[in-house]
Amino acid sequence: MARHSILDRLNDTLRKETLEKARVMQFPPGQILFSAGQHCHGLPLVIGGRVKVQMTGVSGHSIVLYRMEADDICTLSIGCLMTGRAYRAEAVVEEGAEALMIPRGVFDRLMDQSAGFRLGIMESYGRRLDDLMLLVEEVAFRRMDKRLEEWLLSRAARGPVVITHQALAVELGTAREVVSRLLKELERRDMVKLSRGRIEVTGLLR
Amino acid sequence: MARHSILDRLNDTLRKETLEKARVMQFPPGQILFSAGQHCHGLPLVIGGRVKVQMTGVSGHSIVLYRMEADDICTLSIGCLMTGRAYRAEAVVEEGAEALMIPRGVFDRLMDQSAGFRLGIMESYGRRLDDLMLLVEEVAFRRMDKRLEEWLLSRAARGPVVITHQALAVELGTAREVVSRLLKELERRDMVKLSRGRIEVTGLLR
DNA sequence: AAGTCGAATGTGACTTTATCACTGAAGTGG
DNA sequence: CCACTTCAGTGATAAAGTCACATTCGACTT
Repeated sequence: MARHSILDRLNDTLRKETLEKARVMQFPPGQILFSAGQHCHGLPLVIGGRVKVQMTGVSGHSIVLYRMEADDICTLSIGCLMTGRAYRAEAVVEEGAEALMIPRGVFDRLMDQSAGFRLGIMESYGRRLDDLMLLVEEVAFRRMDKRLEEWLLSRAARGPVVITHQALAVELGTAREVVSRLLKELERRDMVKLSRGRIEVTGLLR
Repeated sequence: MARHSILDRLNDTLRKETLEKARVMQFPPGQILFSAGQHCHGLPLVIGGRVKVQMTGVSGHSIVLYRMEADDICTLSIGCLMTGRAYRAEAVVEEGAEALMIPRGVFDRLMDQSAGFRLGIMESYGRRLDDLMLLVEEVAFRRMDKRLEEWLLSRAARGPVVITHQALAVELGTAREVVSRLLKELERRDMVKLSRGRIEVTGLLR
């Protein structure tokens, strides 16, 4: 069990009850937690690993909306659980994840009886809202070349970035060709070295 | 006081206490409820009217994120209140609005003691998340001409749409020139009639 | 070691959208 | 009626998206 979990905010009784009624599940990388059109079967509280949430437009293009990490509750699932609507997005495990699947009854009870849990949930919601607002601004107003450079820099700290142009296009919500061309241009300017499925950042400065 | 308010979900004691400690405020059209950089001074629960929430990028361009109507709580304010961060967006009254300004203490108490209130809050959050996800998809993948036509159709039911090209550009998150050109093209195709600050939809079909 | 095949990448041609720098037209208040 | 501000129109150019196809890489087979 992870440290600093939102579950630590529960008192012993509630925590015990929760751990009894909720299942801890392991998800290998690549596993789909849920996909668009599906209905919600329980509330995932991410304990470890990383899960990306992405959505696909009618055009068939996808974009990564945000990521969930330790201590994040899946706010999308809350919405779907409450209203009975289907998911609009898809959640894919990136780094082998561990999550606690909380049944609705237990969630309601925790919301009712633990101020700490409530606060955790509200914080999670706040982060999501913030992430999405920032994303709207990015997509609507910022230039793709700058966004690409920024994305690369944010991942380049520990060695070469292992990702295909297609996947990178989904990260940025653009087309693969656009990414390929921008990367080629960066390579011409000696800012990156490209090889199949791999980008080495050599000369990008923040 | 509006019917079907989230306040109806409170029991008499809580409602009475809330109405004592929270102020009902009136806001005329055009009034700024809060703007980017400001800090939160209480939680607006919209009772009537309409408030649009928009954000401005570093480029200086703005985009409308979503609208709040009766029974919506300002989820952005919850986030700012909880974390102490400043607002990232701006809220502008469109139709003269009435809102209940709830102090933090009262909000916490309502969340603690009323399951109905909690549900209302979660629903509000769910709507916001949904709105923003849809918006991301729109902005990232849909064509501007289609989005413009759709926007016009959604407003054209009751007579001509009174809006400037600039304001319409903010609705769609694009530049004024783009809106002007697309509208001119629609006019050439006899789908709209244009005059200063006014667009009459004549031949657009869904 | 050579051949095969699918995934990944490269690229030209063209369209759509964004940006910049203006011009002109329409209302508004003196 | 005139000055002024706000709103709208437009050409030139750059950035980004789309479509269609060519090429290359690497893993796996034989």
